[in-house]
Amino acid sequence: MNERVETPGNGNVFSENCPTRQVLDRLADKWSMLIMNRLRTEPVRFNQLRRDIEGISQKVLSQTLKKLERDGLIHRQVFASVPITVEYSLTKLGQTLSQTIQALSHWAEHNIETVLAAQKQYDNLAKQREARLG
Amino acid sequence: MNERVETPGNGNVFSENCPTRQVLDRLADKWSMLIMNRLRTEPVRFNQLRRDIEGISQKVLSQTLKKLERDGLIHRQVFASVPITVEYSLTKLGQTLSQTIQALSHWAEHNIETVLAAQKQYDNLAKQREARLG
DNA sequence: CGGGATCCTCAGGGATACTG
DNA sequence: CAGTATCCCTGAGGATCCCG
Repeated sequence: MNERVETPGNGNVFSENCPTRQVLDRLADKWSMLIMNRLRTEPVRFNQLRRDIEGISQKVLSQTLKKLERDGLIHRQVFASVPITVEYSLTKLGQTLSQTIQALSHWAEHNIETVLAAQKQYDNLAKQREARLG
Repeated sequence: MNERVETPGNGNVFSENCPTRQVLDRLADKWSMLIMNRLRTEPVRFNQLRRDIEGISQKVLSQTLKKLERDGLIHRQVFASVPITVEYSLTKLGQTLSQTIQALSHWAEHNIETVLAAQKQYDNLAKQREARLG
């Protein structure tokens, strides 16, 4: 465990190589969290994922899965059936992460309306200001 | 374009307009969560943020802050000092979100070593396989 | 100090075709 | 079914200059 140096009362600084940055750099893309979230309850096969994660392309799905597997977050199991079958599931490590991702998902469900309302209000105010300036 | 009809029922499907997707689309970039996290403990000024969030450009910081403000997650307060001072802080809504982001940050700190180890192992296995075929 | 406006790049990611 | 291989393009984001 390497203790991070945090300036006492002053909030932490986000140096390029702090753990949060490293993890966020891998998770903060369009799809990783969605995939993790989809795998949370059960193993899922490739094309099932492709169908469930609406809008993802086959290439990006493949890439992202490989990345997540490399990070030790998901497990890839091949069944020598005909035709071949591949199941993706969360590892123990991935399960712990999926907890916090699920929290984010819950936050989203509970607060999306508030966010959308805030956007509308912001846009209205912006429009008014615009009109005033001509 | 391709209007997918969502199959009702089994499991949760991630349609393009589900709340999780909408929120993730706004948060899942390189900087939003880091900024939210930096603002968690105290209001911070523009250039202070720029210095603390290592590597972010002025333009992107500005863009991201505006986006977060539009979403009702952060508040922008201007002080008519000379020269001008601007403080960014979390709104109530932003505070609730920052909780779960902090959870992600904690996960990162606790598990980054495991992730890095998994990567090494994955790369080694890949290299071995490559050698066997080469 | 806190940005806005421009220009430019480079990689994320879409579309399509092919394979074991 | 579960991917790989290419081609291509858009847009996130960096660099730079400017301004109240």
